[in-house]
Amino acid sequence: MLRVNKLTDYAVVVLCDLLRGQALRSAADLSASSGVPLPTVSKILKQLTKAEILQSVRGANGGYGFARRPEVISMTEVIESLEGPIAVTGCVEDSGECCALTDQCPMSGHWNAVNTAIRQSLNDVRLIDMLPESRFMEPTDLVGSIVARHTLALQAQEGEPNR
Amino acid sequence: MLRVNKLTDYAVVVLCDLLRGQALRSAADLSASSGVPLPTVSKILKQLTKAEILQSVRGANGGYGFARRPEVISMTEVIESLEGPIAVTGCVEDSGECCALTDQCPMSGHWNAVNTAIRQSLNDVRLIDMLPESRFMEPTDLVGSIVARHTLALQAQEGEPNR
DNA sequence: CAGATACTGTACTGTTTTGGTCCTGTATAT
DNA sequence: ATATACAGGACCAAAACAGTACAGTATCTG
Repeated sequence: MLRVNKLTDYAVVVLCDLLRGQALRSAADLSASSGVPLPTVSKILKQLTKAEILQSVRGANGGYGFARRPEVISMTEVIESLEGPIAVTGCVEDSGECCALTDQCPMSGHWNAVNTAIRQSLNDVRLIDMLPESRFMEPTDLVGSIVARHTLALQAQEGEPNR
Repeated sequence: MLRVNKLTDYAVVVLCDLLRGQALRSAADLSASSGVPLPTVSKILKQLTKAEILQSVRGANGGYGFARRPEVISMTEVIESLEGPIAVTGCVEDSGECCALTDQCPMSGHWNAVNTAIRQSLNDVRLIDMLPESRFMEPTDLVGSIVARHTLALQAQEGEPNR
């Protein structure tokens, strides 16, 4: 199914919430406004901070804010920060520990074609594209076209409801 | 990590094996030549048949073969046949139920941009691209030996839960 | 027709992964 | 000094997955 896990899904919810205010927000605050339980939000925020997508301020009146301008944050980064490197199988070229015979295992290189293709396409989707009514409207209508194509694709795959 | 499950990985190994001869091969035969246990191979082949990537012939001297010319089979099809539709989250537009945060989760539909981007890129990767050589029918046993090595690699990573 | 071969469908089980929670520790503002 | 808020790690129940098993059906061979 190639799905991301729930934490990543929640992360987008929380990040979008943070995107609206862009002030320093505490985990408790974000939990309240997003509906995601505090311990879970907390876990997500910690990981996003570690990935340098967010930055944190400790102590009273502390909280989380973006470490960079949100416009430059890609979904690749968000996903990878919560799920590790995008690697469709364990057998990838630069995974030192998985496959001792890496250089003798040509199959791995070919899954990498898939990995790269996915990474590439995810680089074109930015965090702000996930915002429902994007105030950060792009100059190019890339998002619009992607969504349009999506609709066609979904119609084509009808018949097997995903979970 | 956005990974496919092991069955899909095995499926590619088995399909590549089948690509070599393109004759009718029994599940037992494919199991022997790929090293993947028979019940597992069997399970995979059944699913690929259901997805009309392969076709089956019952009875003595029966087996599996491609239902279409392998050149036109995309990785999207292979992956979706084993893992269901490519849907990064359960929260897609035509999914009957949404997440628990329905009222507070207004961007569920926007994951579809990601889904579509991934689908699109996977459509450009064909099954035959997973073969070490782009010419997919050599009389040599090249593929067989490669698959054998791949299998060894898979066994070698046992107990080491790579990502 | 009988027997052997080989796919079909489903159900079961042990293991792994994930989701979610909790606790202890550290940093900072007032 | 105290309250606030993040950091890091440990833990457990629930879900998903990998792998197996078995009864059933179709088809070939002799």
